[in-house]
Amino acid sequence: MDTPPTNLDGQDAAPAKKRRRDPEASRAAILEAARAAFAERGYAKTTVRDVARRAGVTHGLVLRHFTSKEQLFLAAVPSPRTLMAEVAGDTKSLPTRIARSYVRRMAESGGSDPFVAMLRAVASEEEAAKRLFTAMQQDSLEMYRQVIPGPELEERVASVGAYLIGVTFSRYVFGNGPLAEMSDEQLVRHLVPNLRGLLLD
Amino acid sequence: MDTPPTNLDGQDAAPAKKRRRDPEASRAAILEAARAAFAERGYAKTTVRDVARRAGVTHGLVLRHFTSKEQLFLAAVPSPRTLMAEVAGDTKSLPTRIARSYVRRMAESGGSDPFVAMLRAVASEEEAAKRLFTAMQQDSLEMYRQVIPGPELEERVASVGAYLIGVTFSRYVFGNGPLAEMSDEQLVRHLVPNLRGLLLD
DNA sequence: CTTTTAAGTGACCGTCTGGACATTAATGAC
DNA sequence: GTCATTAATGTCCAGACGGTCACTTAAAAG
Repeated sequence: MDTPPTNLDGQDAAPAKKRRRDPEASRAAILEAARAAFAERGYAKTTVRDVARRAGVTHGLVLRHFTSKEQLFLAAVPSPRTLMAEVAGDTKSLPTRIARSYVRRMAESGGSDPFVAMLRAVASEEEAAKRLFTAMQQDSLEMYRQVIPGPELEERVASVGAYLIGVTFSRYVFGNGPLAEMSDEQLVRHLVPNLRGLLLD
Repeated sequence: MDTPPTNLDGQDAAPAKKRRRDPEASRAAILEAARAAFAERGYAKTTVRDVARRAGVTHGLVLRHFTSKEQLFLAAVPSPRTLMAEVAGDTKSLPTRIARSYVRRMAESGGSDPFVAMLRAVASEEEAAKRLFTAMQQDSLEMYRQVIPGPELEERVASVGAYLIGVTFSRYVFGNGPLAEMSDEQLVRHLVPNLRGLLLD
């Protein structure tokens, strides 16, 4: 009895489509699949086999083209096209242009933006983290409710929360940039007017 | 020839110290080890065996006490003591109190804060992400340099970057809260004054 | 002392991972 | 046509993971 090929990988790859030879198309398909996979599930949780399945090839081919998972990631994530492509113009309308550019970029990429992909890793399937985060937001909202005047309280608190998330990221997680280099006292002096602006108009 | 026990796990656990029986001490040691490990490497990259090794016990004991890795995480990460314990007071000095409270909390926890632990997961050992992030910051700084007046340009750009990171997190990653519920147009209207405040004083 | 209880251990399991590599087959050169 | 090249496949592997469990052993109860 001869052993028939059993395909231990379980990757039947893709469709009925007759696959003709086309290395560049394969490469492109793999890259696109990798972008989507990394954006959805983050680096750690994305497997080479996931990418291969999405691209309709075997995981062997993925590694053949990109040597390793990390090199695949580096190739897939587009070089950070500057967040603001169109800052040129007068200073007065600069904030508006930044906001528009940011929103448009996020809308266009539909979640596969490398920026989002990077951040997404933390959230993927980690329900505990999600609960933690929402609880924090809720808590601080309650606390502020009787202290802060004016309308749009929720939105302002959310903005403060977002700002502090970003500061934490820069200073305590990534640990570089101006925010990371300040002393605690400097940081406080820097935060105060910004928090005032976000919270009290 | 009898097969000697080979210890396939490779966990020699801890030290020469004579370990007396003390379940509560073990529990506490495991929890502390878990806190440190999760804060340093994030959830996904922390293994039960890592925690056990740090605590000087076997991974079997860790799971005996906490049943599963997820339950260990939930037990180790302290409940989110509200980010601002001391918001009570007059509105005028509120931003100062928030800033001080935030900075103190971060300084005290020394990186093992659950907030940081949560965010850290994304960065742990993912050099690619780190490079991406710094490149983005650098890029936008260059772009702003000739457009924006005034001193402390680096710090202001960093603040804008931080703010947008946080907004992205809330809106596109976690997807809840006011920032996630706005339409794109609403978001732009909300961002503009905030960006103006952060960038142009 | 003996018996009982529970803390702690370590071998084991099924599964999955990134990676290696021999094999197969489609293509272009001659 | 034949041959060399190489894209693509699928099998294999060593290691690590979370989790289980039979067992050992220290301590408390009688």
